[in-house]
Amino acid sequence: MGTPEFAVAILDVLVKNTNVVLVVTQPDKIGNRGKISCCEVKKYAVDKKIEVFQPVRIKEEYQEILKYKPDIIVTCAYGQILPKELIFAPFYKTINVHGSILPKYRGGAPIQRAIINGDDVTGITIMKTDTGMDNGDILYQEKIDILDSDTYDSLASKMSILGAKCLIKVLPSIFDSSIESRKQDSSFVTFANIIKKEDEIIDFNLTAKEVVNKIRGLSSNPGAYAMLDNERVKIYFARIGDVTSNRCGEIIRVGKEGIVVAACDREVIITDIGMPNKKRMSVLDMLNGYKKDLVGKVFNL
RNA sequence: CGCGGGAUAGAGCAGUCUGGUAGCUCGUUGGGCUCAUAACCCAAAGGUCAUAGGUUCAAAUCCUUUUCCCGCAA
Repeated sequence: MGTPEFAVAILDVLVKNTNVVLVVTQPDKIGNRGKISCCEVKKYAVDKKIEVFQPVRIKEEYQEILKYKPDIIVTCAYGQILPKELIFAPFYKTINVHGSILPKYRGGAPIQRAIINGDDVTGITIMKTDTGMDNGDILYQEKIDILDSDTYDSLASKMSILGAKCLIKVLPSIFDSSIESRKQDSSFVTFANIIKKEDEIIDFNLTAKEVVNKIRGLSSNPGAYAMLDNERVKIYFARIGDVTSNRCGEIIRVGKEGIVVAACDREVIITDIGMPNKKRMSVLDMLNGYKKDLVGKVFNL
């Protein structure tokens, strides 16, 4: 059971190593700009001709899943809380693949929060699913470094592969019951709340490091943004400059290196941008067609 | 049929209102200058103006069709 791109590699490894009888995922989104969009996991499942079930409310429709008599349920970023009648029904119960070193970053956006908070390491946890939010016993963990060049996209894709590797390592010992689990240390629990609209705006009154981390953690979807001339400009990638500056939000200069904006301590150099109604492009490309002078303008909240 | 923006050279854009030779900035290629260069100078290549139809002597431009892309709202 899973939904986004992150879960596809996990599903892929299951399909290749086990007998996947049913894929459960979130319902298709309807009416999005007149189109029906379905999630990455469903696309994969349809491509592999595996049965797909998309309950609107899993709490009410879980019995449909039990008809398939699963030996084990594996979840990964599914997006709904599972009822205990479902979690504990399979012989090997239910396990979850989570994108952090639990008990740190329980919740829906662990990868984004790790980057935004400036962590230099995160990882994958394979755990028993329990009735609470990511609070089950830990079966296996593996760490991964967060590089300065990582964005949410690049880190999620690496972690997705790592998650699949971890899962394959753990499955045999679950099936022969040799695996040991340990409880999460409740004194170290933190939460990674899902990204809300107000989390996406960039505050240039913070330090350059904080600004850049937010940009990286949200790139490329949904993307961090700042307001310029009352319009929403998305910023997909930026790096910390060497020069000290405290003119929070002001555009200092513009050139081949990028758009240079001041934070509260240093400059931030923007290199990938999305202008209003435009798609993502490099600043170099954007400046080629942009006629107005940007220097001196200020990004505000 | 949720609201709005868009499709013009490899990239980013102007031109559309007011129909009349296809433009700009970059990139690419060739040449020049230089101890040298990502710098500067010169030149060249590269577009069926998204699709289909209509109006017109003449359509990137005006009218209608279809497709695709993007932002917002959900």
